[in-house]
Amino acid sequence: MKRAEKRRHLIETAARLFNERGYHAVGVDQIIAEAGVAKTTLYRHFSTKEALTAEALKLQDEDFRDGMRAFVEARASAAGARILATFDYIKAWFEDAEFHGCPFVSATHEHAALADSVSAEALLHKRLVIAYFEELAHAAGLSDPKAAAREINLLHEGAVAVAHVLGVSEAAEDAKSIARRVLDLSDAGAG
Amino acid sequence: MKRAEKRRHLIETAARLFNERGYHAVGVDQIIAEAGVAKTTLYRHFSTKEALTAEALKLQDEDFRDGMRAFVEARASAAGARILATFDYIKAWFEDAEFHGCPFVSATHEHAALADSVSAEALLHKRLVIAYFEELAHAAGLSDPKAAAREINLLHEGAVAVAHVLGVSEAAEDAKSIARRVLDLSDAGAG
DNA sequence: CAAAAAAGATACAGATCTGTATCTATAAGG
DNA sequence: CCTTATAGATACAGATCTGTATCTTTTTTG
Repeated sequence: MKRAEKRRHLIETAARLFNERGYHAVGVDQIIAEAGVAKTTLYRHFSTKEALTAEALKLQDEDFRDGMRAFVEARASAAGARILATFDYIKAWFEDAEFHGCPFVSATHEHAALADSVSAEALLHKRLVIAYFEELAHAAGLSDPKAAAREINLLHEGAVAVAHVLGVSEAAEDAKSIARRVLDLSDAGAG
Repeated sequence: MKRAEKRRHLIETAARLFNERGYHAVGVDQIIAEAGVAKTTLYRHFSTKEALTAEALKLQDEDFRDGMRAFVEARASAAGARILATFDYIKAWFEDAEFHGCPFVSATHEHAALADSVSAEALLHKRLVIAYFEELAHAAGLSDPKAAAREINLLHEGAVAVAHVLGVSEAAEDAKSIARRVLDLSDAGAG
């Protein structure tokens, strides 16, 4: 395994453990044990645990947004339908065994006391996701794309929290149903 | 301070610290220092930190639901209007300096690995809140109170997450706006 | 006032935490 | 092949974690 691969493997392992058990509950000893590397290696790649945590969020941000964009574009061509397809994307996420709620919401809670890179990464992620929704809303010809993007995001956040705490992936369908009724997608070819 | 007061003071102190910094990030030494009691006292009242955590959630569950019910009943008499008033309640919560996201969602994340009393308390809270929404939806004469309760809850959860991560209390107004449009409250006197 | 319960103070055990230091082994690249 | 960078193994420092033990002081209650 080359250096870059080892680095990425560490980030992915850390992200998985953080999601499963929480940021403070997982120690670097557990991360290196799961990843199968020496502690020296982890600290050569990342100066602190916080730096590794921020990288883990950054990777998940990219994976989530790229994954959603690809999923949505493959499933629907009309802009209005693409908005609704984002709810199918999170439903698939909820049904994945790796789903343990939103890593960015959790990170915000566990790192609230610090003005650190972790909370910053979480905030950036949310803004980028909302920007994507605004892009979709604009393409769908909605009259107020900014407001629509905020509403879509709010529905997503609600579905994630419900799916996480109550363990019901149907929350995505509830959110989609609300989106369909509340957003005027009629002149955008959605259904 | 009598025994019962000391116990409650410990629970309230623990709850505040957990919300501010996270469950695993706060140690019992910090709790007793803030509460101004000896460690012996804490462990005479609670067998473990987990037991104290569960009690902290239980207290917050009662405070939240009692507070919401009182707020809503004072603000609106029509059942439909009461549904909308729940969003004013969480908006006031968001604007409180003590707001740090939903303690129950955070607890679910930080205690996911355990089949413990903490996650159980979080799950119970969510079910009780949804039961209250169903009660309101039924009183408002909505055709499907169960579905309406799920939708109200989803909007609440979304608003909480948005307000927490993005720091915008206006999320409550967005959620209320969606609720107004998506729920048919016309024949219930809501506005 | 006297007996009993609770709280305070303090030290401690044993585990775990992040991060560093040291030294050996391996792999990559010119 | 040989130099150099990277990784592994291991021990450690110093702090912190939960929970217990011991003993004194205060408060409550009969």
